[in-house]
Amino acid sequence: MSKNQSIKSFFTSKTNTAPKKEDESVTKKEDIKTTSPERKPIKEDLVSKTPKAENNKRQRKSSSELKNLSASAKKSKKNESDSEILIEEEKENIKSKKLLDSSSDSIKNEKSESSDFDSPIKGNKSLNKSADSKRRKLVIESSSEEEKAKKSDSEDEKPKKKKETKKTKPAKKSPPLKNSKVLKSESEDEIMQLSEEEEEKKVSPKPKLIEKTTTKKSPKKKDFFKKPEKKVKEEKTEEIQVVEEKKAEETKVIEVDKEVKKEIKEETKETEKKTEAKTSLFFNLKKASGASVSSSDYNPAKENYHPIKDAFWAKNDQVPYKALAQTLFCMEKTTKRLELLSIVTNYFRSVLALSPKDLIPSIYMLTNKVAPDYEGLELGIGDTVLFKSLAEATGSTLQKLKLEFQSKGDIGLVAEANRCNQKLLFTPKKLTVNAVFSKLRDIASISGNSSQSKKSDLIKSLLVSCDAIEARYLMRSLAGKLRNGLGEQSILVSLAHACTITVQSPKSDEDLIIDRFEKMRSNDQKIDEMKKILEKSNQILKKAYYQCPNYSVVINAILEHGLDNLDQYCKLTPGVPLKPMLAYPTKGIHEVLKRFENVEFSCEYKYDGERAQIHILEDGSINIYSRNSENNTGKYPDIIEFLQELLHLKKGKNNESEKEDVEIENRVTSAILDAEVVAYDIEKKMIQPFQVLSTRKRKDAASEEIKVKVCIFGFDLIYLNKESLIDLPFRKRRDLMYKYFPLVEGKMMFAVKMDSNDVEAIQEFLDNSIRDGCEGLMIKTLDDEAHYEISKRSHNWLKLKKDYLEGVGDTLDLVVIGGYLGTGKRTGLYGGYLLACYDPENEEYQTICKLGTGLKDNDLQVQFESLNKIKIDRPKSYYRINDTLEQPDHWFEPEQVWEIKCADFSLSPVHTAALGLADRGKGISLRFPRFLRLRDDKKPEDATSAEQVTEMYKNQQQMLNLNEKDKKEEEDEEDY
DNA sequence: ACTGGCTGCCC
DNA sequence: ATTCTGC
DNA sequence: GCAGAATGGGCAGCCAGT
Repeated sequence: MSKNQSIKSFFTSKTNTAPKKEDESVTKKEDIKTTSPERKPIKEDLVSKTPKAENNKRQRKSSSELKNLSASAKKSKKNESDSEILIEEEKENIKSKKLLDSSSDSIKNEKSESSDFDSPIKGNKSLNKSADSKRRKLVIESSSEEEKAKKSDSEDEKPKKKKETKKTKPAKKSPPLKNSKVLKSESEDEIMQLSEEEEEKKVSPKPKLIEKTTTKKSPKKKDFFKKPEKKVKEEKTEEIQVVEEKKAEETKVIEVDKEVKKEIKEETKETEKKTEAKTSLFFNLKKASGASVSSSDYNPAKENYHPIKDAFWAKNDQVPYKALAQTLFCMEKTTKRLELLSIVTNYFRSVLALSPKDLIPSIYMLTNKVAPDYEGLELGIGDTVLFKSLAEATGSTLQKLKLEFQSKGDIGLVAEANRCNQKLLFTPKKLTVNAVFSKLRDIASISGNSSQSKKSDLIKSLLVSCDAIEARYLMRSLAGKLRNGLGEQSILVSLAHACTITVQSPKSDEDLIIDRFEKMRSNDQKIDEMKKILEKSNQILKKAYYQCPNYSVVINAILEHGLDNLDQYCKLTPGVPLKPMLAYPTKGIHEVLKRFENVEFSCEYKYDGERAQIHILEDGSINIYSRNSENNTGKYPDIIEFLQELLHLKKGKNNESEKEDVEIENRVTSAILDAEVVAYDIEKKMIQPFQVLSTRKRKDAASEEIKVKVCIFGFDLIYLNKESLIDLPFRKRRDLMYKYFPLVEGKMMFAVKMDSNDVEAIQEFLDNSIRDGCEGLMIKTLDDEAHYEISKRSHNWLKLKKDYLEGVGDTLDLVVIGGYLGTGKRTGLYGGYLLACYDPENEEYQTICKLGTGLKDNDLQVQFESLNKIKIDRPKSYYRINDTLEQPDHWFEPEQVWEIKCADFSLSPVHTAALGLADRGKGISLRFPRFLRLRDDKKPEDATSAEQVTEMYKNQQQMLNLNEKDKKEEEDEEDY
C-alpha cells in the first residue's frame, strides 16, 4: 500500500493543483518551479542541468570580463583624476559651508555637486540575503555535480523509501534521539528527566571536555566533524557513504579554513610589514618632525597615544586610508568596548590634530554611511555585484570566491586573500580616506543604464590601489557590514571624547592641546571629574545628533564653535527628521509593572503599520519620514493633501492671508507629529493588515491612483508652532496633540489609550487591542523620565505583544530540512535553517519559513554537529521547494523537529506550506519566526500539518475580523 | 515590453 | 522585526 | 541594560537581459 498510495496521492495532488493554477494567471510560473515528486523528470532537469548551464554562463562571463580588466585598469587612472577633482570640490564645499542657518541647504549643495539625480538609491546596511544564498546555491550544486549523475538513478526509489523511512524511523532514530536529548539538556535550562545512562552521556560531551581533547590549534569543530563522520559511515548504506565522504572533504576544507582564519591576521600583518617597508621611506620624508611611525605600524590602540607623534601622516595632509584601515584592524583584536572606544577616539584625535577636514569622511566611513539617512543616497551594491567585481578585479572565478566566502564568512577576508597580486607598472597612488569616501559617494550616485558596470568599474579601480588590509575594510564598507563592534552610538561617543580631549588652545588658533586631561589621569579623584566631563560632552553631541542627524552639520559646528555650544547650532527643525523613540519588548504585564514601579504610565494600542514622522513646516509644506529617517514624503501624497486641507495649510506665499481667513483656536503652523500610518478600510471602519499597507507605491505616488487608503494614528507631538517639545513630559505633549489636531474618523485618529496600572485592566486592554487588529500595547511613562530624549535612552518605551508572552502566541513544530552556512560570528556553523511543515495528504514536506534567531550560541554548535550526521546531498523528492526560494547550502534528512514561535501568518510567494489550502497559488509563511526548542519527542511526521497551518492562518485575528465583517454586512469577499 | 534578479527598506 | 551576548 | 550583530517575510524600485 505504502508505495502505490504515496505515488498516487502525489499524483492526485498534482492534478488537483495544476488546473487550479492554470486559471490563476499568477501561477504559471509556480507550476514549473515547484519541485514536486511526480514531476521528477523535470526536477532532474532543474537540479542537474540548470546549475551547469548557469555555471558555464558565469564562467564564460567572468573570463570575458577578465579581459576587460586590463582595460579597466587603464581606465582607473582616468577615474582617479576624475575623483581628484571631486574631492577638491568636496573640500571646497565643506570649507565654504555655513552650517548654521541651513542644514538642508548645505546638504542640497553637497548633493547637487556629487549627483544630479534625485531618485534615491537605497543604502546598503545589510548583506543581501538572496545574493548570499544564490552564491551558496551555486557552490553546492557545482560541487556535487559529479555525484548527481550517480544519484539520479536512485532518485526514483526515494518516494518508496520515504514510506519505509517513515516506518523504520522510530528504530532508526533511536540513537540520534538520545543524542539530541543530550544536546538539548545542554542547551536548555529546563532539564528533561533522563535515565542514568543518559545522565552519563549528558556529562561527557560537554564542550569543555571536547576542548580538552583537542589540540591547541584545531578548534572544537574538528572533533565535531570527525566523530559523527565515523559513526555514520559504519551504519549507513553505500549510497550515503559517498555523501559522507564528500561531506568529509567539505568539512576538511572548512576545518582548514578555520585555522587559516585564525592565522590570517598575523600573516597579513607580516606581509604588510614587508610591503610597507619599501614605502615607509617615502612617508618618512613627508612626515612632520617627531613622527616616526610607518603606516602599517600605526597603532591607535597604543597606550598614551600621541595624536601627532604616533600618527604617520603630516599635518594638513589628507588622512591616508591606511590609517583608517589600521584603526579597524586594531579594533578587531578586542571585543572590549572601552578599548574599542579608545582606539577610535585616538584615531579621531589624530584627525582633529592633523587633518580636521577629514573628520567628516572619517565619521561616514566608520558608521558605514554615505550620506545622512534622509537624503536617500545609497550604495546600491550588494554581495552579488561585489563578488562579481572582485572576481573581475582579481582574476579569480566567482565559484572560488564564493566557496572561500563560505569558509571565511567575510567578504573582506576573501578580498584580502585574493587581492590582485600582479604588480602594476607604477605603484598606484595611496588611497586617502577622503578619496575612498568620495568614490563611495560616486558609486552611490550612479544610476541608469549600465550603472551596474560603472559601479563595478569604480570598485575595481579602488581595489587596485588597496593593500591587503585596506582591501579587507574597503570590501566590508561596500558590503555595508563593518562588523567592528562599534555602531553609530559608540562612534558618537568616541567623537565626543576626541573633541573633548584634544581641543584647540584658547590662546591661539594654531596651538592645540593634545590631552586636556593629561595631568588628571594619574589622580583618582580627578579621573572621576574627567569622566564627568566626557559624559557631558557625550550627551551634548548625542543630543545634537539625534535632533539633527547630519554629520556634516554637526561636525562643522564643532570645528567652528566648539562642542560645548553645539546645542545652539543643531536644533530640532521641521524638515529634518529626528531619531524616533523606540520601545523594548516586554515579556508580560508583570515586567511592565516592575520596570515602571510607582510611576504613572499609559498604555496605547500598538498599530501594525508604518512609523511616520510627519513634519509640518512653516511654509505649509509637509514632509514625512520613516522610522529610519528615510524620506517618505513621496509615498503619502494622500496624507499630505489631507493634512494641508485639515489644518488649513496652504503651500506658497499666500498662506499669510489664507491663514487669517480661517479662524481656528488652536492653529498648527508648524509641527512634528509622531504617528503610525495604517492601511484602513474606511467603509468597513477596519484596520487592514500590514501586508496590505506594504503594497503601496513608494515613490512618486499619485494620490488619485492610490488604492490602499490609509489612516494616521498619532501618538506623540514633538514640535509645535516653532517650539520643541522634547523636554516636555509625554503627558503634556500628548495633550497638546489632542488639542491641536482634530480627529477625523478613518483619516486622522489617535492611538487608543488607557492610563491605568491595574493588572487586570491592562490585560483586558491588551486583549482588546488584539481583537481590534493591533499588535499589542505600547507602554509609556507619563511624567517620569518622559521626555522625548533619544540621547539618554533611545528605547524609553515598552512594547507588549501577545507573542512575547510565555506560553501564549502561535507555536509550531517544524521539520528542519535545510541549512544555510553562517557569516560573521556564525562562520563555520549554520546561520539559518529551512523549515517545513508536513502535509500527510500529499505525503510531503512543504517549506514554511527560514529561521535564524532565537538560537543560543550553544544551540548553533550542537545543531551543526547533529545536522551534519543527517546531511544529504540533494533535497528529497518529497520536499516541496519553490525554485524562487534560495536553496540551502545543505539538505537534511527529515528528522529534527523544532518548536518555533511566530507573530503572524502570511500568504507567501515563495513558501509552499499549505499550498492550495488557504490560497490557490500561495503557500503560508510565518512572520518573525524564532527558535524555541528542540522537540526530540516528536517525529517529523508529527510536525505541524499543512492543515493545521491553514487553521492557524485562518484563525488570525485579522482573518476573523474580516469574516465577521463579511457576515454582518453580507458583502463580497475581500481578499488581498 | 516583459521578466528575473538584486537591492533597500518596511516590519 | 527577534534574539542572544559581552561588557 | 545597552549596543551590536546574527538572523526572519515580503514588498516596490531598478536594472540587465531577452
